Amino acid sequence: MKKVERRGLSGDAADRIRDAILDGTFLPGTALREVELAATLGVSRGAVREALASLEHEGLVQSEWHRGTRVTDVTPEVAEEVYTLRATIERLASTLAAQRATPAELAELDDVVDRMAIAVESGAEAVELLALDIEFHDRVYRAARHRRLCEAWLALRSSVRLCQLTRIRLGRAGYRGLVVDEHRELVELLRGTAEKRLARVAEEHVLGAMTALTKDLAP
Amino acid sequence: MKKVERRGLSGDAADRIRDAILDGTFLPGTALREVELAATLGVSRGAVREALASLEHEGLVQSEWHRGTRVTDVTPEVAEEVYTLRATIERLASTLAAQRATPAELAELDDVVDRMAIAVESGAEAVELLALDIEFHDRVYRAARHRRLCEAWLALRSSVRLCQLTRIRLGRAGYRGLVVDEHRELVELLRGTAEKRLARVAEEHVLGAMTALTKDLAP
DNA sequence: GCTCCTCCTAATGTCGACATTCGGACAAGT
DNA sequence: ACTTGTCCGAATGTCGACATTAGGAGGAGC
Repeated sequence: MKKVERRGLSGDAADRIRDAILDGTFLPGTALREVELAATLGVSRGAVREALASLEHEGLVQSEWHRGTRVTDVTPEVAEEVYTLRATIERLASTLAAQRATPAELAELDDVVDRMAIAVESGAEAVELLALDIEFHDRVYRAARHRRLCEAWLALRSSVRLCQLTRIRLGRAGYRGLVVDEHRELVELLRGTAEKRLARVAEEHVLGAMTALTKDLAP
Repeated sequence: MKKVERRGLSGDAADRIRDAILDGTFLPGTALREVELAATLGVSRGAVREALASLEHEGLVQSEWHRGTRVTDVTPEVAEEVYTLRATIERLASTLAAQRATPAELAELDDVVDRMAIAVESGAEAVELLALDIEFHDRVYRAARHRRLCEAWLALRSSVRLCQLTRIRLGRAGYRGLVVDEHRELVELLRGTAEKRLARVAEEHVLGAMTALTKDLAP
């Protein structure tokens, strides 16, 4: 069984605010006032403060001394930073996962890819595909058994999601065709022993997404 | 001129506590009670809370729900995690720095290495060498011009320092001889255009330090 | 002797009030 | 016209009091 996670109000608050940002309820540049959020969420300012600190750590918002916190804007620079950093850590994650993943974990990865395939065929929303994409990589990181690496991923994950959502909103959702095959290949490589190839593919898998997005973001 | 940094009490508090941990004032496993620290530092519990959250983010302490926060123990596992992750991001940092560093920044790196050489010759304390080592890498990351990468380094830096300090305390300070040459080589590679070699050397520079430490930590 | 239950204590989690800081508006001086 | 100084509103930074929780000591039941 999985451990029950005990969190405080600030954790819940962070989730709500994060969702609102990813929803598009809070557009980039929006000022997130502590008192306002505290009133809306029905918690104290302290909890909101902690939540905002978490989100800043995730790169979703930025705060300045005595000037409040605003939702981060997705510029080409941000996208490049997020994806280059992600590509780098994904390289380590996949290498470790290949060494340490149990057969059960690999099977679960297969399962996620299958669900992706079904989603693509049945013409599901892009957002659903995105969730599966994230889940896939979550599992890879978990299989790597590297606490700090997982934390690094958690710190990046929301930004990755925001970048991908931005891309979807821009209409260029053209990754439907590739997504299944790319992930399928990753699982196969994780299963095998071709370490070098895996590291390269894992890195390129991420960098490919980056170039697609930065191209879209550039005017 | 450099921007004046405006921070609150929690920033100062975090610095004090961090120093105390790196000093050895708070040994691994020590419980850090909020009220106690608040009284000692002369600030409110809120500020201490924020400070501890920062330190947790840096990996120096760990906290559990309603059970307080304790200083992280430096186990071989922790050392391995810290150094593998560091090696990975250092790879990206050095590649970027090679592309983006200005001549002035490269000259400053030379300067740091020179100071290292002087410190080694004059038989300075290991702790001083360590500070220069950290400063060197700080500058490399800054030269990479990648905000998120810098943040990832800041999150790791204290842990790196803690690991190195642990090593010094164990008596195996044998890196005096290598430290200058290794960094000298890194600067030369940053200056040149041999990207692949640079990435490899930068990674090995870190992984070498890791194997040395994990060997020491293992009983 | 073992388990389970109940209390108790010491710590963290949460809250709203007060202090500080920022940026802009407005007026005075050069 | 431009700069400089002052004030003001609104937000964050800081604080100590109160609520909640975890874990242990102690006793009752079996």
